[in-house]
Amino acid sequence: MGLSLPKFDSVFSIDCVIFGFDEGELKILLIERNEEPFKDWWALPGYIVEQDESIDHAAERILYELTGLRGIYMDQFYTFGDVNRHPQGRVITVAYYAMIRLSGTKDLKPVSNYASKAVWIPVNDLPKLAFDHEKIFSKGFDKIRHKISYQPIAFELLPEKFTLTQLQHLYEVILNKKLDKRNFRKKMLNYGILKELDEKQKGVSYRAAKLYKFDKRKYAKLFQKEITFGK
Amino acid sequence: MGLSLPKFDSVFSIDCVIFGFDEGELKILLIERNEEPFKDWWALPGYIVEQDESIDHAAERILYELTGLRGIYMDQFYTFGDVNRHPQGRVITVAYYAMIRLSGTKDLKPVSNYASKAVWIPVNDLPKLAFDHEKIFSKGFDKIRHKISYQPIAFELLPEKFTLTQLQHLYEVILNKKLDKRNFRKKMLNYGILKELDEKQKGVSYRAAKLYKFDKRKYAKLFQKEITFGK
DNA sequence: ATATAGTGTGTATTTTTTACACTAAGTAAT
DNA sequence: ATTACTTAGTGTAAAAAATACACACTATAT
Repeated sequence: MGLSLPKFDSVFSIDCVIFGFDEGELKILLIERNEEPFKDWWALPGYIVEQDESIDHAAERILYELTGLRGIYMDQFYTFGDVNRHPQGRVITVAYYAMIRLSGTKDLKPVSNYASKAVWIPVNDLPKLAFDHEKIFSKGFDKIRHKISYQPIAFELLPEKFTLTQLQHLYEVILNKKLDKRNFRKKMLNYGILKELDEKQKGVSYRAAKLYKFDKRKYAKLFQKEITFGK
Repeated sequence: MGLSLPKFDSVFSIDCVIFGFDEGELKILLIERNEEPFKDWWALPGYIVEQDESIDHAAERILYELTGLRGIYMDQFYTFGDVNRHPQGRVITVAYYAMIRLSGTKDLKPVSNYASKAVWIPVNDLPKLAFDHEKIFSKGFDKIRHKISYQPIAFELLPEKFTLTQLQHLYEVILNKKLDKRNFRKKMLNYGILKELDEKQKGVSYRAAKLYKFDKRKYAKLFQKEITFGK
């Protein structure tokens, strides 16, 4: 594979691990590659950084070009720099992650033709991926798992209005662990970053649950406390 | 500055933030640059990654060449990729950090001549640094401050045998906060990762304190618990 | 009316965190 | 040897946080 491809020297690239939560499942965004090497393989959305753009900007642009998703704010989490990660030359890739709510965003359409399609795939059901993308995904997953345990970032994945049960399920999926309902609720409500709404869930064939909203202002305060080591 | 210097396209580099603890002060390792741009400025040890070496390997090699320190294990913490961070061209740098004990290692001697010298400088007394190295240092400092609050990594900075008071001082310096002696001791000893020795401190002009050693095996166990979110 | 499926709630126990001050031990000077 | 000095070393009570645990309620569907 790739033997007849042109060689190049050193390239920076970006790869994105974009998490979404849908139908009780944690998913990530994958593209089907439309270019050698690994043509027709599944891969993380990723491409080469231009000469004159910052890597943060490149991340946003590349995600847009490959998936049609615009203005997604991502955080960098690790840089992969093994010598032979790309068959055509030296590619060091900076990996970014984001957690987004994928309610209205069913319309994934690659804008460039490096990708033939972009889809959401459950993390528990991933296909084989191009390059070292499995390693990248796995480190990204570790990252959010770690992060969620000291910052309540899970809201970014939920719709604007959500039930406590949905929130709990999300934690359970990310932490891969059952949580106790009463303790979970007590803890979450105690943080004081949830606003109870007057609305209820609709369209369920059982007792409808209360809806909650995430209170950004209070969250910002809590967030500052992140690092704690008492007196 | 740098106007008459050659231009290049894209380069990967490594920069290292190496922490040490000495005489009650937290220090980092700086070099004096012996090359344009920023010749004669203070800078973090850093240089260009070779075509055929992994970035982890590059980090180790570069640190050795610039400071004479060998086989220091470092962790990557962030990649800086703004367009204009280097006057001569596009340089994306992967920043690494390490915490080391600097007892016997007073003999810093650059091996390459990119650096004219390498010295330990207290973090509270840093000079102006080349490039965006102040930003890099500051992010590295944030990193260890965060890390120390969930992993007892402070031992790496102390001599093999240390007193509890020394350990506490180190925490205080990193967290920039006074800690309560009794509570600190209780907590540390409860972790069960310290081994009390039969020795005492020597050469002090007051009551000598007991010496402790760090128990690597027990530490490894504790470390696994890192992520916690109860039932 | 009844079955079903998920919602919503309280308390007792244990563990962890916090606040707080004095005596003990060794050294140095006289 | 006495004294002054400096740091080591220790315990307890109170508050806060984490854990374990089970049943009645409510909306819908039939």
